[in-house]
Formats: sequence, structure tokens, C-alpha cells
Amino acid sequence: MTQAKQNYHHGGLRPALIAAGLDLIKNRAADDLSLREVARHVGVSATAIYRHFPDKQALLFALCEAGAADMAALQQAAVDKAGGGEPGFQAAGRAYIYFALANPGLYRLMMATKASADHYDANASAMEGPMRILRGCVASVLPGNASPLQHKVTGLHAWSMVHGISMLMLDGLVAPDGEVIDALVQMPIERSLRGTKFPQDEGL
Amino acid sequence: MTQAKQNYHHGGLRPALIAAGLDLIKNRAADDLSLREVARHVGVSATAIYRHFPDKQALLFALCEAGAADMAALQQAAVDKAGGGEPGFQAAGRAYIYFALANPGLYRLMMATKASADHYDANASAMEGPMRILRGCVASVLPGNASPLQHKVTGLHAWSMVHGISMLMLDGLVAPDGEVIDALVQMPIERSLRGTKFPQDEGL
DNA sequence: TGTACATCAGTGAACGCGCGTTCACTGATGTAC
DNA sequence: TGTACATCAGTGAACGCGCGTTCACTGATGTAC
Repeated sequence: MTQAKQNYHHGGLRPALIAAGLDLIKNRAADDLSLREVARHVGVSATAIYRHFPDKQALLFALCEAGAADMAALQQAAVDKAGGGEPGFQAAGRAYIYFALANPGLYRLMMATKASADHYDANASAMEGPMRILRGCVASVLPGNASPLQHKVTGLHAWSMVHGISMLMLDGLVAPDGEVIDALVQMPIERSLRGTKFPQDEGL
Repeated sequence: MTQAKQNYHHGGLRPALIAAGLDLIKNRAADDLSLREVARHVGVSATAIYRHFPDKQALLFALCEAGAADMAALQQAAVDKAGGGEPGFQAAGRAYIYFALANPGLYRLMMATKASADHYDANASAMEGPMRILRGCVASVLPGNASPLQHKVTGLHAWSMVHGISMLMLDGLVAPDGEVIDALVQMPIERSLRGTKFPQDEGL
């Protein structure tokens, strides 16, 4: 019986590290995560990580990508199940918030990690997936002749609101409450249905 | 000429420490701040701090209180200048966002420091001042017969939105833009003017 | 006004901690002949 | 199929860092007589 003296992973260490990182940070209150902790969790020496990631930032960025992919998938499923349109927009908002509430540390990390650190193209944000879904929802709800500014403001209205309420709840400043969440996620929709022009459009 | 061998502060070290802490953290990108750093900035040994604060959390909490007082004062001035009512509500929202953008590290600290740490009454949040102003604005804009739920949702709509857009801009996910800010801060007002009932009120 | 003394507000050295990262290494794998 | 060897994926020791906090201390202040 040969006892391996080295923890050989056959090239599968990278996914194992990512899985461990997600495991550790998901339900954490903060977005703190140390390399050594991840290595310990996998049962590997800390320095082994450097075979698969150039540095800590790279590992964290990989976690962000995995988190954003999860989130986007959940949102897309919610939109599809709701049948798109206004109910789809609401469902996407709810999915966003509930993802954040269910994955405090990971969500914080995703928002805190400047889309690029110093290693990546600044234009390639990990949040690209959720953002594309948001744009789709906005488009499905605004009238066909809506201006780019209307698209932009409606999207930011929705994003800032779901992000804001998620953070307030995660930080313990607002008690989590499904009724409140339901009421909030329809705000951008009500707004869009009125078709009001923005002040700028009226020259105010 | 007697050279003092000890940096004696005549009981004024505490305010000096708070001022130094604010000075250091205000324009920082993150909410990191070390005791030793504050002490260095004041020109005092790190351990001197323990004469005035039981521990680091206490110093940080003092910074939060000072920051929240600043913010509330700016908001109140904005409301007064705008003459209250709807313009006052908008002005308070703008003041909130611009405070956050102008004081990144401090604002983050204020929101991250769980209103209480382990040293304080969990009910006494440092954000009490700004929250009171928000409630006043909501009341001045809603009809007299508005339900408590309407007050709650309108307030949370506004708070989550200004908090959300502030964080998105601070985190570099959305480019700071006065036009967008102007458009967003009037969302809760437009909503309130419609006087629509909430789904729950209609039994939906 | 001068002096003795209690109290208070600083000091520097030290503790123990965990971190990210580097280094020279060793053992495992897979490939060419 | 067996062997020599290049490559690759791990290892443990060590570096230097800054941190929050404790400790026994000393020098400054203010007060009672």
C-alpha cells in the first residue's frame, strides 16, 4: 500500500480551490477570506495555490465570476418562470435580493471587488451577466419609443434599489421582510408604466 | 526652556483622535483604519488611545457618530433651503448621495459598523439623525391618510435607492453623474404623488 | 506661596497573531525510445 | 514493456509586515494644607 506523500490533484486543484472559497465565504458576514484559509479547507499547503492563481486577487476574482454566474442563472430562471414582461422584471428583482440575502459574504465580495482589480480588463465586470438580464427586463417593460436616458434611469432605479435594500438588510439596518421586498421591486415598473418624461426632456 | 518629554494633551486628546480618524478615513476608498495609524497621525503612542476609548470599536463608533451628525446637518440645511415638501425631499436625497460620494471611507464605515458593535445598545444606531430627517420628508410628501405601510415603503424606497446608487458609484460600478442622481431622487416622490395603494392593500 | 502627594495621561517594549508571498526543494506524472 | 528523463504540482521553512492589546513604567497635573 503506497501512501502518497503529496496531495496530488491531477489538475483539479483549481476548481477545488474555487469550490472551497465559495464554501467559506458564502455565508460569512463579511467579505474577508484568506488564502491560507482556503488552502487549509482543501487540505493543501498555502503555497500550492500559486500554481493555479498568480495571486490572491485572482482567486477572489474567480469567486466573483462563479457567484455572478450563479446569480444570473437564478435570475434568468425567475424571469422565464414568470413569463417575462412586468412579472419577469419583478421576479428578477426578487431573485437578485434573495441571492444577496442568501450569500452575504459572496455578494459583498462581488460588489466590492472592483471589476478588474489590477489584473483584468476594467471593462469586463464579473457582474456582466446580471446586468445583461437587467437591461433585458427594462427593455421588455418600457415603451418602444423610450429614450436611452429612460432606459438608463429605469435600469439604475432598479439596480440601485435592489442593491441598496440588499445591503441595508445585510448590514442589519433594515429587517428582512418579504412584503417590503415585494413592494419595492415593483417601483421601477410602476414608474415606467406612467411613461412620464424626465425633467431634462421637458427642459426643467 | 523646558522640553516636555511627554505629549500632554490636557484632556483634549479624545477630540484630537476623532478629528484625526475622520481626517484619515474620509477620503479613503475603503473603511480600513488602524489604531496605530490614528495615533501616529496625532503624534502620540498607540497605547495612549486606551486612556480615551476602551477599544478600537469604540473609536470607530465615535467616528460614525461624528459622520452621521455631519450628514444630518447637511441634509437638514438642504431641506430648509429647499423649503421642505417635495423639493425638500429631493434635496435631502441629493445631500445624502453627495455626502457619501464626498466621504467614501467614512460613509462605508457608517454603514458597515453594525449600529452597536458589541458595546452599545443595539437600538441606538448612529444613523438615527439622517433617519429622522428621512421620516420627516416622507411625512411631508405623503397624504395625511397614508397608511403606516405606505410610510414605511416610501421611506425604504428612498433610503435603499440613495444608499444603493451611492455604493454603486463608490464601488466604481456606475459612473457618478448629476443628471442621473437628479432623476433618481425624485422617484419616491413621483410614486407618492400617485397615491396608489399597495398590492397588499388591494388584497393582491 | 511652597511643598507633599494622589491621580491622571502619557510612554516603549513586548506578546501573539495571521497574513501574502518567496524560495529551494521533492515527489509524482507522463512521454520518448 | 522498461527505462531515462523532462516537466509539473505539490511541500515546509522562512520573510517581513502591521495589527490590537497588555504591561509596568514615568512624567505631568492639580489639590490639600
